[in-house]
Amino acid sequence: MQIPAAVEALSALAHPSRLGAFRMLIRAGEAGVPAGEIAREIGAVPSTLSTHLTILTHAGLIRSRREGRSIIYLADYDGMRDLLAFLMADCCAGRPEICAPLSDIAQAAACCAALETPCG
Amino acid sequence: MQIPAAVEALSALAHPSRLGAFRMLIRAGEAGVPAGEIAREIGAVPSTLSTHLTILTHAGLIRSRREGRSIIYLADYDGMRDLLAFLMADCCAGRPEICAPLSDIAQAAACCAALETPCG
DNA sequence: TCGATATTTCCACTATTATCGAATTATCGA
DNA sequence: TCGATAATTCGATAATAGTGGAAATATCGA
Repeated sequence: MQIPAAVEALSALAHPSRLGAFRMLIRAGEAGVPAGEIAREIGAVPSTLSTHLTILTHAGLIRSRREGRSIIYLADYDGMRDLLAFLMADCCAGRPEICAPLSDIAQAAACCAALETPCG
Repeated sequence: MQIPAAVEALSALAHPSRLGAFRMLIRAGEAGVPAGEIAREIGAVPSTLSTHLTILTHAGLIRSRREGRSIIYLADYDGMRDLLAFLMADCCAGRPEICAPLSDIAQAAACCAALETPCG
């Protein structure tokens, strides 16, 4: 991931409604959430929410599929992983000795338990 | 970290000059970088850069100390860790089965090698 | 086909953010 | 104390982003 793409992704998340929508979709998983339900939860009018969802989509953070009259949005985990990797790269690679605290994040998030090839 | 603080941090990073400055400071470590040198590297006039550094400071992502006539800026690793933890929390806690890819980030970033209490 | 539902696109308006020159503040060395 | 250097604050302007109503598009069930 390059700086422009990272800036686009960060900008997409840098809005209360969009961050809220994105977190909702992360939690929802593959099932996704229809646009209307997101709008209701977030408290946004349909047209505004649609704009927000477009921004998140262009940033590579969410995707969508049509299901009947609804359009189901889902988190794009690959896009999110790319962004996190980009943000973590300099911390860990550039200054390895300040990386330990970041590992705690992975632990706190129960990440290591899911590792196929455990650390070390 | 709450949504408003996360949005502030994300907004702070969602600008090419600010993201560039922040990454420079992450790499520079405790030594930090004087404002003027950041401006030169980023290619920004002093007043504009100063505005950017203020935004990053308010977001809790960098700090500064005066050294003679220079003001030395440094990354605030705690602030960055809080932001990353916030972004990762939903991915890992809410949907543990999609967390494995995120662990790869920690590995790719050589994080696990630095762990005092290795995963598992 | 028609009416209802779900969502997007378009458009105008408002609000926020970005930029940079000029003036100001702080520090240093002579 | 003075001139030079480093940086910030101020203020005006330019650029971008956010918002929501109205119209358009797509789908469904009758």
